[in-house]
Amino acid sequence: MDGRIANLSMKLDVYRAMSPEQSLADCPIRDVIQTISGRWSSLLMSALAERSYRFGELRRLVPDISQRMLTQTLGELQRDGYVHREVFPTKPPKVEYSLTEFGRSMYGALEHLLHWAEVNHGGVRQARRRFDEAKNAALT
Amino acid sequence: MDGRIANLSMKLDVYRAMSPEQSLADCPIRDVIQTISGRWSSLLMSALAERSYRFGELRRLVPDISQRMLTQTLGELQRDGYVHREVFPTKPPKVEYSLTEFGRSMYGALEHLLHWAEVNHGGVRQARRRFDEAKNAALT
DNA sequence: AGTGTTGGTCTCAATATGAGAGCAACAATC
DNA sequence: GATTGTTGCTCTCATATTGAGACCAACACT
Repeated sequence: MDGRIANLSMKLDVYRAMSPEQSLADCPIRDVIQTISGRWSSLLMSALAERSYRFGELRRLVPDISQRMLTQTLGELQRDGYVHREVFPTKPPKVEYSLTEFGRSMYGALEHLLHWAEVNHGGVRQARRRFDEAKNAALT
Repeated sequence: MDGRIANLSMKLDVYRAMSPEQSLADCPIRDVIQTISGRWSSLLMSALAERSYRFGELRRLVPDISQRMLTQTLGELQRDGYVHREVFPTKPPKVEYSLTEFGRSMYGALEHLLHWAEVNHGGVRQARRRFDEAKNAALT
């Protein structure tokens, strides 16, 4: 990976969008990023990018998510327009979740970050080890 | 923006990396993403991508972050190798934070998502409005 | 009748975050 | 020389947010 930033015209301007010289507190990007950066959001987006899933399937696919957070996160992703929820009134009920076109568009951008994480998790682990060792050494 | 996914060979495989057919609970990508997707991480990365900042400068730049979370988030970003922290032993002390090359590399991937958010925050707001209206209508 | 499956919600404990005070060591001001 | 201000933190305590698990209705299967 190279360390260059693709488009230098962005940078912090990205976060300042629409409110030049103003505080970053009410920045619209933060509002959008907040949902995406939820603890389970990228994982569920990643799953749904592969194919549609039922509620219970997602639950089994992500073993350590609580049912409560699965419901809630899917609800947020649906509200922001990334996920489509379709109820089939069978008994027992069947609810299918899938990505919308908008969601696929967003995933196209998120994917870069996930891919970077996949390639570089070794580097992160190494950095953590170094940091923790330096900290312990300082305590001597 | 088009809705296509750039590289179909990834998808969920990204999250399954290193543990095929296994649960997603101990996926290394989740470990890496967790820090990046912290509430303040992308905002601080975005600021530091522009230039180096001192602690107090970041505090003023992001008015609604608590000092506690600023310290903590910068510490996590440093531990994962994205941020360099340099202390100048002046009185009063001066601490400068900057991106490492590794951090710039990560920001190169994160940037796509931030840019998407900038371009599409209108769409998200619209989706939310529609969702909330449909919900209210259902309560009639 | 009993057991299991479905997608939820509700309650309550654990955890994470925010608001604000306190702190040591000086510099500048009055 | 006493006050005031600055720095980058850390500590405490109130408030969100999240997790663990019970409970639910409506059926199918044994």
